[in-house]
Amino acid sequence: MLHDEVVNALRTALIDGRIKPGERVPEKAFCVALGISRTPLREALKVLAAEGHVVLLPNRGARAARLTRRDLDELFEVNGALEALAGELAGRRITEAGIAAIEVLHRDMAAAFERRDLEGYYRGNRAIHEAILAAAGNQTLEALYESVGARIRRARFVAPMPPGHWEIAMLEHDAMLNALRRRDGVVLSSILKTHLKHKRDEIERAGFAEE
Amino acid sequence: MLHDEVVNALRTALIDGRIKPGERVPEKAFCVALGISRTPLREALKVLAAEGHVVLLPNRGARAARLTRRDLDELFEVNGALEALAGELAGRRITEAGIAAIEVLHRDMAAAFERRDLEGYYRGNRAIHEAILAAAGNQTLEALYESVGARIRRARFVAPMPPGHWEIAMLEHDAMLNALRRRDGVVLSSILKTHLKHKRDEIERAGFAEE
DNA sequence: CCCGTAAGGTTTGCATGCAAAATGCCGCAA
DNA sequence: TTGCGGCATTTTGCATGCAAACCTTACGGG
Repeated sequence: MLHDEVVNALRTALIDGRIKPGERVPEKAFCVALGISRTPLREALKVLAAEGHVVLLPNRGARAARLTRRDLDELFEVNGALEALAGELAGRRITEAGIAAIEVLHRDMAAAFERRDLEGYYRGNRAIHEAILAAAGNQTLEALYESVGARIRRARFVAPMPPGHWEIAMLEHDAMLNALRRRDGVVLSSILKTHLKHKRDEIERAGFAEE
Repeated sequence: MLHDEVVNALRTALIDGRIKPGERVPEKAFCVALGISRTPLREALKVLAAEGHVVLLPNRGARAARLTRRDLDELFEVNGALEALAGELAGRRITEAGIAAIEVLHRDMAAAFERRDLEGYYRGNRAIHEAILAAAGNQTLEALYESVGARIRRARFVAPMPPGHWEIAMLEHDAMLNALRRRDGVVLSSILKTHLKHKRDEIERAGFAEE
């Protein structure tokens, strides 16, 4: 399946910044880079445009989408609503096995926290959030969350976490796990909202790479 | 802009049921029907696949996506979360002009209700919901809502509204308008949730065209 | 010197062509 | 009659070709 691979390759390149916001995506150059012809590349660009990762200017090709502060605000608002819904649903639907799996992820993340491994912490953090989304038992929601998350991840942040915030985030995660154990979707939902709000404040303080 | 028009033409055909769920979408036939070549059609199909309106089977072409009851449940859950967020945001952000505009739509819809014009009522209903979404001042949210709504609209329902339900829906709309006037996003949000839940129950009772 | 403009090259948008995969059809045998 | 295998046709996936739109650059007029 050549076509899917092209979409994934480009999307990954866009998300982790190998193609920078605002940068042009000339067809020919990427064709030779990927060793394909223009047809599948163009199809991939159309899909990525529908996903919001690139913008297509008629007769002027594709550019990696610029992420304004406003876009980021909007994405965080939507992300919050999706995560809140996921929390609520997960509270109702998560299985014992699901809770156990998240407990494992939680311990891994806590271990990363203990050894001040920020990279590992972020990975674990994301894994837990995705596990909660999966536990919500709604694939449409999961796909949308993934899509919104991917757009957010395109924003690169410049400042490190201020002291104390990491600890707070960990405490919030402890609270999440407790709520999950009690299957309390309402509380889980509100913790997730708070958690995201803090992340949002973080970015507000840090400023992000664009602008 | 040929490409966009093809996407829109196909999407419309899918949403209002001219292309039925599960039906194949052979490239050649649609090329001659639309008077274009296969390239732009294929690009359009990829986009529609990304939007969830068609599914692409490798080497076996495109089919109009089937909407299972489960898909519908999932879409309603997501729709509810998006609408609830919109209600909350609209309460904070709507302008006087925005409220006035919705009051006009509301009166139109009420008039359709009075003359038992179900078609007109549905149109007005949808216009109000979209106006609330617009008033939320979040274009990302608006686009997602539109996308989810489009997928829901592909489900065709078979039974008419039971007596009394229409009246209840109207009362809920009155309550929405009141909440908006008071800029009470929390209440608006919860009314929207209830309203959608009733719509959902409706469909549960009616059964939908698939299956 | 600066601005407008026109020619050249480049890039995009769509059409077409070709090979591989899939579908359907027919005959054959159990 | 029913099930199976092989061939022809259709359909899909990608590459390529061609015309139109765009960008660059260089030239001439003001």
